[in-house]
Amino acid sequence: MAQPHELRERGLRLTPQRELVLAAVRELDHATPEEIAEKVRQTHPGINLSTVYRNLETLENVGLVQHNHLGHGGASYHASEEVAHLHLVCGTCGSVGDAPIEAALNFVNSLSEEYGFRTDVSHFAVYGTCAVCSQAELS
Amino acid sequence: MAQPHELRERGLRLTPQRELVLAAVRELDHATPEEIAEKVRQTHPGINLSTVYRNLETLENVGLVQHNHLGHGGASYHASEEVAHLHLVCGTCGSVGDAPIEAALNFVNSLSEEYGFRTDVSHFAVYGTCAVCSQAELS
DNA sequence: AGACCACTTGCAAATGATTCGCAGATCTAC
DNA sequence: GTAGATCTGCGAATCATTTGCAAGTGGTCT
Repeated sequence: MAQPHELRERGLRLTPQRELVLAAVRELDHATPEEIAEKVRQTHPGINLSTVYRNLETLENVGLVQHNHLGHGGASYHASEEVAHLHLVCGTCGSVGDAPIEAALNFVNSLSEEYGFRTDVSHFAVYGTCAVCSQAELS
Repeated sequence: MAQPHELRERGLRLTPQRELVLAAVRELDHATPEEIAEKVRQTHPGINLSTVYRNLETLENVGLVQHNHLGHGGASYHASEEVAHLHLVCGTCGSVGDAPIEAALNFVNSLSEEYGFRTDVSHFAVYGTCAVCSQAELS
C-alpha cells in the first residue's frame, strides 16, 4: 500500500468527519468550534457539533491542531503547521491583529531567565487597544 | 452628613450586598465570581449569585474593580487599587505566578512603536510552563 | 469477500457558567 | 414619611461544552 495517511500515522482512524474537521481548521485559521462546524456543514450538513468538539480534542492530542484564547470567551483553533505568531486583540473593537513571535523574544527570554518560566506567547492573546481605536479615543 | 462614600460618589446606591462584594474582591484578589459569592456568603448567606455578577459588572463600570483572564475558562476579578502585575499561568500544573509589569516594558513599548498597539499586559494571562514543571519534564 | 471489535458518530440530555425578566424590597431625595 | 428609581432574589433562559448510549464504520485478520 502507498503512503500512510497523516491521521493513520498517529493512530487515528480515518473518518470523513475527522478529515473534514482538520481541513476546516487548516483553511479557516483562528476559528471557534462553532465556525468550524459551520464550515464543515457547508459540504456535509449532517455533521454533529459534538463530533467537531471531539475531533478537535483528538486532533489536539496528536498535535495536529492547537487552540488558543483570543476573545473573552471560548477557544479558537488553528493548525500546528501554521507559523506561530502573536495575537493582538483589541478590547475596544474586537479586532485580532498579528505580530511575529520575535517581537516578544526579549520578553520571553527575560521571563525565562528571571523566573524560569517558559512562555508560550501564542497561546493567549495579547490584550490592549489597537492603533485605530487608540486614535479614535483622542478625539 | 459626613464623608461621602466611595460608592455613592460614583452614583451608585449603597447597599449591603454591594459593599460586601467590593470588600470580598479586595480581600480575595484574583477571585472568580463563584469564589466571591462564597466569600460573601460566609457572613451573609442570603446573597444571590446573580447579584454578585451584577455588582461585579457595576463596580467594573465605575472603575472600582477590573477583571482579567487567567485560566482557560472564566474571568477573575481584582480591585483597581491593587498594583498591576503580570500573571504567569502554568499550563501544566495550573499555578498562577506574579511578575512585575516592568518585565514586559520593552515588549509593550515595541508593540506600541511598531504596531501602534497599546497593550494591557495584566488583562490576559501570560501562558507557559512554570519552573517547577519545566524541571519535572526533563526527568 | 466476510466477520469481528474497538473506535466513532449522532442524538439527546446533562452540565456549568453567566444572563435575563420580573415582582417585591430598599435606598435617596424631597 | 412618601414617591420613584434602583437593587435584590428567584427562577427560568441562554450559551458553550461535555457526556451517555445505541447504532454505524474502519481496519485487521482470515
